[in-house]
Amino acid sequence: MYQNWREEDSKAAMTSSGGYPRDYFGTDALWDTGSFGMAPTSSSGTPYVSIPVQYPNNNGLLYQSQNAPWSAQTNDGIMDKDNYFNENLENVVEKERCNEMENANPVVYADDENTNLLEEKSLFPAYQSTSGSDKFWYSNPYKAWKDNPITFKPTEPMGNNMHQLETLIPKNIDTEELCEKLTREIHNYNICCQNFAKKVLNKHPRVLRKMLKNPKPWNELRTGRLNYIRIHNWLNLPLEKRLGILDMELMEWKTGTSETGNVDPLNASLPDYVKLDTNQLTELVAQEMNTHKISSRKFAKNRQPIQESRNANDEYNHQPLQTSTNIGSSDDLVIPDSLFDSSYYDTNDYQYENQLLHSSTIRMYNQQRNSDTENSNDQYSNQPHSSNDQPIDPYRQRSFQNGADFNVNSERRQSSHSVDSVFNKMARKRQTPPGRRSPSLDDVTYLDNSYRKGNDDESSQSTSSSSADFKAFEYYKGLLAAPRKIIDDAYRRSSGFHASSSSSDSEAFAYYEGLLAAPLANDTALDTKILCDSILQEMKTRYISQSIFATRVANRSQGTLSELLRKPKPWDSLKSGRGTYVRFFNWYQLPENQRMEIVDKKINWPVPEKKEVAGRRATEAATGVPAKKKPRTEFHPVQRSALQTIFEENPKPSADVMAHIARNLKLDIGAVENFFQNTRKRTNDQEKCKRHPPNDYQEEN
DNA sequence: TGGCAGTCAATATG
DNA sequence: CATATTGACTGCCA
Repeated sequence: MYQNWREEDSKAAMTSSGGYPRDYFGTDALWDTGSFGMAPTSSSGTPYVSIPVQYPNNNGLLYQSQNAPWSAQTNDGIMDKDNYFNENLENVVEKERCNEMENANPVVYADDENTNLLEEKSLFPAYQSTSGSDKFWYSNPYKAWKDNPITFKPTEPMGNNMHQLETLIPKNIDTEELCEKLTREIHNYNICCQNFAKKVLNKHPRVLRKMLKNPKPWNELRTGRLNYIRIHNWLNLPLEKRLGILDMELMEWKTGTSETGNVDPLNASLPDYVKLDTNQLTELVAQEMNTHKISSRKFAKNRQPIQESRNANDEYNHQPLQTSTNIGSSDDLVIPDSLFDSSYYDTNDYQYENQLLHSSTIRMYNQQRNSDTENSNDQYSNQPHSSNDQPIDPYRQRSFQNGADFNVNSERRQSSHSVDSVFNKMARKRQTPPGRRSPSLDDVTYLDNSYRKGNDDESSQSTSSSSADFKAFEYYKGLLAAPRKIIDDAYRRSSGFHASSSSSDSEAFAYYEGLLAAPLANDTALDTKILCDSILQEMKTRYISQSIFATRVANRSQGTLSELLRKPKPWDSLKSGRGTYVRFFNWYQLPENQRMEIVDKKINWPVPEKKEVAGRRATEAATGVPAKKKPRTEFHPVQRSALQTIFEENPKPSADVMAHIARNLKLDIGAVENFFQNTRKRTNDQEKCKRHPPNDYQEEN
């Protein structure tokens, strides 16, 4: 019934503000291609789906905002674009643009002539549109890289990237051209075919070879399209993402004969213009060894020059990430900045940068996150934690209470936890029990499995970079556990952040609150579906109850959390509710120890300031009488089904009609109003949930 | 004033 | 006991 209503009325609803739903597909919805899945229906009416680019270190959860968000997908196929825009003048331009996109050549390759557009290089979103200033797509990342090399460590398990490679489905691929391009790529940059096949396609190299040799025409392909899609998407990724997927470093990538593929961070020598305060260092080390009961013998055995880790400016952003503390803004958090004589520090020195093998991607990520914390508030208007007396807007850089400047605190820690987080994430992934390889959206699990499988396979072959990786990981992991403490302690010392008072819990609380409430960079979008799935998974494996997660992390009630997690709305259909998902994300990407500490039942965190019903509280204050909530109406089954039936006929009855209904059903008018309001909303929400991108084509051979 | 987003939180369900 | 559902509310917006 409702379906019927929907079809009949949708047209009117689109254009009249009185119709319901006024915004049936969401104001920001774009029609989808009719060919989102594996089997495009026709070439008409299907604008090209843009390619999302994820920021580094995003765990597959972040997308660049783009012109045609996947969330615009409808499940059942083609949205009627003309109807959608129907005389709607505001949208004429948009329509124009989309038409243009439809006609766009889906594959646009790098173009040498346009390398001058490359300033922003891989930071630039790789969305594709034929109109507008679309720099990335007309740029040549290799050229850019040659001009301006950076060195990366692989920072992400490939699993994340696998997902990324499948997220966007081009409508059509010239497979021949694609293969040609890839062949060139492989040849020019000495990419190991085996590696590529494994990491990008998760296939045997033979499959890749076959493909490259005899590309099948796109329209003759069915399941085999996935391989081409992955290649296509990989080719269109920013350089560092590609490298991350291949687990390559730029140096390897460049020549295949470069000095060192992987540089051991412990063995990496300091640039000679960096000076260590050896006294302080020794002291810290001693302290650290003491704290962690590290025997001198053990320490000595691994004795190596310690890799410094100043968070250098990189070419993506010539702004230092941290400026306000002298604790060190390191990603790697090994040594506080205070140990360095900063006058020796030359931020523009490439040599120096090349020492920084750690997670340049992470730096970028943090820069993005930090760079716009001031003006990203509008994105999340309705935030918790703003009580009347002590306003704390988590989305604004503002000091927390209790003397310490938590701005600095949370900001710098935020950067410092990132590396840890990556490693911890790797750990988690590897520890995650195998199992349900559902073809659904449980990407994390799925990817995890494929990753692990990859390792197993490769370990029998001597070329394995992954197993080396794993060792490295274990190695780093141990390394990273300690340094955080150094930093934290150093921070406490230098900032007057003493845990001496009895309020250490609330300080820690404020600290975590700062982390959880940290805003996302502008234009960053979350894949709420994957996020929520991941979190659900995490909660399950860790036995985290919803209620504790709700209060500690989400700062919402259990019921709300349950619904948010299980029925996430697509990012771009969210309004003020984004903040909650940001909190989820912030929690999810914290290092394991912090993540778990937050939800530790044994710790008695201070009860967070309940944002809730501020208005009611205000009313209470004004009248002195506690505002009472109307007790829940228990609808009789008869009443409920009557309401349901009426709703299906007419989801939005006028006040008169509702009064009439109320009288007939012997119900409170308010209850009837609520019923319609709630049902409308929930019906709508359901529709929105369905717009999550289908992701069920990963099974194929 | 009416509608919707985001929630709370009582209560049903598992 | 944990999670899911859903009536009631507040804040915003037009």
